[in-house]
Amino acid sequence: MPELPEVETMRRGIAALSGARILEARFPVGRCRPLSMRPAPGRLAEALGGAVIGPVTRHGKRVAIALAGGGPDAWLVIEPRMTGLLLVADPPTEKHLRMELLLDGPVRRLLFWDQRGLGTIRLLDAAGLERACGGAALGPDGLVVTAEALAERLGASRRAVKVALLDQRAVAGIGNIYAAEILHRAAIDPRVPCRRLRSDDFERLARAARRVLASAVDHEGSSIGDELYRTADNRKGRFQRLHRVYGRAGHPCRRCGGAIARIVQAQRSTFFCPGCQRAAGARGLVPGRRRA
DNA sequence: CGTTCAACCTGGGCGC
DNA sequence: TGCGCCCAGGTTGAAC
Repeated sequence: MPELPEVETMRRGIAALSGARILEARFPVGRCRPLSMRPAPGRLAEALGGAVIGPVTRHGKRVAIALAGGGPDAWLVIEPRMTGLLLVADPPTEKHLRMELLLDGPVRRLLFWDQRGLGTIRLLDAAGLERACGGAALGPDGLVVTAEALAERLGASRRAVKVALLDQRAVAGIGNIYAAEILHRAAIDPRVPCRRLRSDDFERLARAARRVLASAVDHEGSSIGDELYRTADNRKGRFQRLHRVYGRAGHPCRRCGGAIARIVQAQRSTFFCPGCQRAAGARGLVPGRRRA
């Protein structure tokens, strides 16, 4: 579910909790897969109880909640993955509530709810935070990525540009929805190998990434159909209304009127407009063409 | 180096 | 009503 815009919206929705003390941390029994929580829930609850919430930051698709109060520096790092939500409002169901933090501030509790349970909760020290969210793990944030950074990190790659944009080490925060929307705005064929892109393609790509992601943040992310994503105070995002290609296979392109296509790349759906997104793609993608 | 597959999970929608 | 299958916003590791 959440990509950069949704995770940033969650971050903003809980940023005001800074300064609140955690009175108690609860991890409902039986809903904690061993791999998704580190350390184990018991130790997690022990470490969180009594801590004071500090600044809340975002690193790609991860939220880091700084913890103060006595002990050494620590961060609670939450990765929502497909269906995770950080909520101050009531959860959709009690069933998939994974973590409940009771607070002493005006907001009484912070929840992590996750239907599919793929999300992760980790308590990290400074070294762990660097390992999980530092420059070796994550590329530049999608909101501020530059053409130079993209060209440097992807320029030599043979991978299709859509697949490469999902690589968090290249650029952080882009997922399946926004990769499609960004490439449409940049008018680049998702199948083009990165190495075939020229500097003006990288310029359009970086500008499209910044603009699409910033606009999606302004609209509080995308809540598609009856999907689960909500803001921390349980409102739907509004960016889905502005999608140009994602989820629109067979529908007319809002720019050229041609039919939006759906293909599969790296086992995931890619939506694009074959009419608008071929300027760069035409080079080297002629059917039947072999290397000389 | 790059791709493919499976795995981790739940749940909605579809055809039969 | 039920069953089997496919799909879904993500990430990781193994195999080729």
